[in-house]
Amino acid sequence: MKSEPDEMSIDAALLEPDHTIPWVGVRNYQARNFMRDAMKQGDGILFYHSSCAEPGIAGLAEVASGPYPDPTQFEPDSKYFDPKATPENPRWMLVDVRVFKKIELVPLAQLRTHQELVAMRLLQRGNRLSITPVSVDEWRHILSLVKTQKS
DNA sequence: GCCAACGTTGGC
DNA sequence: GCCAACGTTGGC
Repeated sequence: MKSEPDEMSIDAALLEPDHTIPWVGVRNYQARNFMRDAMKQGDGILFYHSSCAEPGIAGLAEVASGPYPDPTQFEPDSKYFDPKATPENPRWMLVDVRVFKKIELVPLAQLRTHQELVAMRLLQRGNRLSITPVSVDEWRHILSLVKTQKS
């Protein structure tokens, strides 16, 4: 899951109660559908910093709730306000994300050097989706990179 | 700031 | 339903 650190960084998330944040602001149907339909409580998440000096994976997290309506869609003063959404007919759903580990940044440039990750959706040419699936093999490979870095 | 790539909008 | 125009994302 991508987050712009100016909006919500791994450090900011760790300051929240229970290290948990509602993943507000997604306004793309594919990304919404992943949260609404595919992600289950307890699923692992790679917390990715995007649109910043050094993009990359900054932490490990997990899905900490089932899907529920993004409250910001109903808030007229929010930049995420959606006039077509109503509490009776919400358009945008989200999940809570609980960060359980900050890691030494695994930079995007490094991810791109790994043959094991060439098929990773995040790394595909032209990918702009802020939420993309990670295969079990990709997950394991990335976790092994984290360990290597820490030693 | 540039720009490739993709998503959304809206006229027809 | 098509598709041109426009807006957004996000690495560089």
